[in-house]
Amino acid sequence: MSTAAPASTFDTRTRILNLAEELLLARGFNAFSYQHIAKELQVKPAAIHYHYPSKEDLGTAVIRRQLGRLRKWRGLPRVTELTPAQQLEALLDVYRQRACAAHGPQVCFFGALAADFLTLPAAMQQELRTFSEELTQWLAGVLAAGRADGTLQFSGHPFSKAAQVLTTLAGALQVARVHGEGQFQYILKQLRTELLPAA
Amino acid sequence: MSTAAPASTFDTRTRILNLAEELLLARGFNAFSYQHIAKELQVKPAAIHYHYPSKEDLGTAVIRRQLGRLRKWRGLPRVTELTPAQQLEALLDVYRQRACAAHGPQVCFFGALAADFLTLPAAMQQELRTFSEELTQWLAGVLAAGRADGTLQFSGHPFSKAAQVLTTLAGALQVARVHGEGQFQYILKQLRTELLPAA
DNA sequence: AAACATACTTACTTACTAGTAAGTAAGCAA
DNA sequence: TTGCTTACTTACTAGTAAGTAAGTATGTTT
Repeated sequence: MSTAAPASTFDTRTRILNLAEELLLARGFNAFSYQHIAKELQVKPAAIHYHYPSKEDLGTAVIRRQLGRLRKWRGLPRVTELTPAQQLEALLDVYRQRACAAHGPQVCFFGALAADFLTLPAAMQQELRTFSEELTQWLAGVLAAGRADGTLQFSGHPFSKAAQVLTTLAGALQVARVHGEGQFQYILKQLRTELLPAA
Repeated sequence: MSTAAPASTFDTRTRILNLAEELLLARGFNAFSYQHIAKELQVKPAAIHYHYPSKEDLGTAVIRRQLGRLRKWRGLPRVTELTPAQQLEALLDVYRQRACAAHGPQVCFFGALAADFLTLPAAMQQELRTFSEELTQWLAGVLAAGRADGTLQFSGHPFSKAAQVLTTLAGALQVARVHGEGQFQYILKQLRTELLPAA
C-alpha cells in the first residue's frame, strides 16, 4: 500500500511528491512548507510552485496518489487470493511497517490529515473522505467474509467494526509517536486476539 | 472532565486559555496564532504575550489545566462511587459530549496534539505524555475492577485494553470531523457492546 | 536556424508569524 | 501625592508563509 523509495532516482516532480508525503505524515499539513521541500531537494521554492502551483494542489496530489495505491493494492492477486483473515493481517502489516519506519513512526494518512481537517482546503477534505470511505468499505467486506467462513469473529455490523478497527489503527500510530512503538504493539495485539478466534 | 463556559464572564487570562483550548482542539497547535485569539477577544496580540509570554507557555498551560481537570474528575465522589461499568460509561459520555459540541465536533486533547507531536515544544510533549499515561492508568484500573466483578468483559491485559479503548475514542472524534457524528456513534456502540456483557 | 516547450532561477509581493520594547491609563498602598 | 503594580496598547523586528512574474539554460521539434 506504500513503499518508501530512494528519492534521488525519480524526477523532481515525483521527488517533491515523495517528500511532501513524508513531511505531511511527520508534521501535518500546516507544519510543512515549500521551503522545507525546496531545501531538501536543493532547488528553489518557486520550482515546487512550477510543478504544484498551490499547496492545495500538492496536498490533493499526495492523497490522490495514496488512493490510487489503495485501489491497486486491494486488487492485487497476492491480496485478492488471500483468505479474509490473511487480508486483515496484510492490512495490519501495512500499519506495522509504518510504526517501525526508519525515520520514526509515521501516522497514517487519515490520522495525519483528520487532525488538521478543519483547516484543509475543500478539495483535500473531499479526497480524504473518499479515501477513508473506500478503505472502510473494503475492510467491511473482508470482515463480513471472514465472519461468514468462521475465520474472523466480532459482534455488530461489519461496517461499524471496520470503522472501529481503522480508527484504532489510525490512533495507534499516533500513540506510537507519543509513547513509542511498544504501546502500538499492545494495541495491535489486542486487536488481533479479539478478531481472530483463539487457536 | 471538561466544561465549556461562557467566556465573557472570566478575566482575560482565563478567556485566553479557554479560546486557546478551543482553537487547539479545532485547528491543532500549528494552525492557530496569537492573532486569532487577540481578534476574538478584542485585544492586541501583545496582550496575549503579556499573560503567556510564548506559545509554548500557552500550550503547556492548556494541557496542564486539562490534566488538573482529569485528576479532579476521577477523584470526584460522583465518579469514585460509581461501579466500574458506570465509570466507563461516564468516560464515554465525556467523548460523546465532545462529538456533539455546538461548534462542530472537537477532537480530544490527545488526538489533537498527537498529530502535531513532532512539531511541539519539548515541554508540551512531556505534559502530553503525562496526561495520556494518567488517563490510561485510570481506565486500566476501571477495566480491571470491572472484569473482576463480572460487569465488564474483555481479553488481554487491562492496560492494553485501556490503551486500545482510548486510542479508539481519540480516533473516533477525528472520524466524526471527517464523516460526521453518525460514524462516531457506530464506533462507540461497537465499543460498548464489546465491553458490556450482553444483557 | 528558428520556434517552442520543459524545468527551472531570480527577484519580488503581500500577508502573517512569534516575539519585544517602550509607553500608558487605572487602581491600590504607603 | 508619590510610587508601584496590573493590564494592557503602540510600534516595532526579524523571520517565514504562499504565491507570482519575468528571465534563462537546455533540449526538442520543424
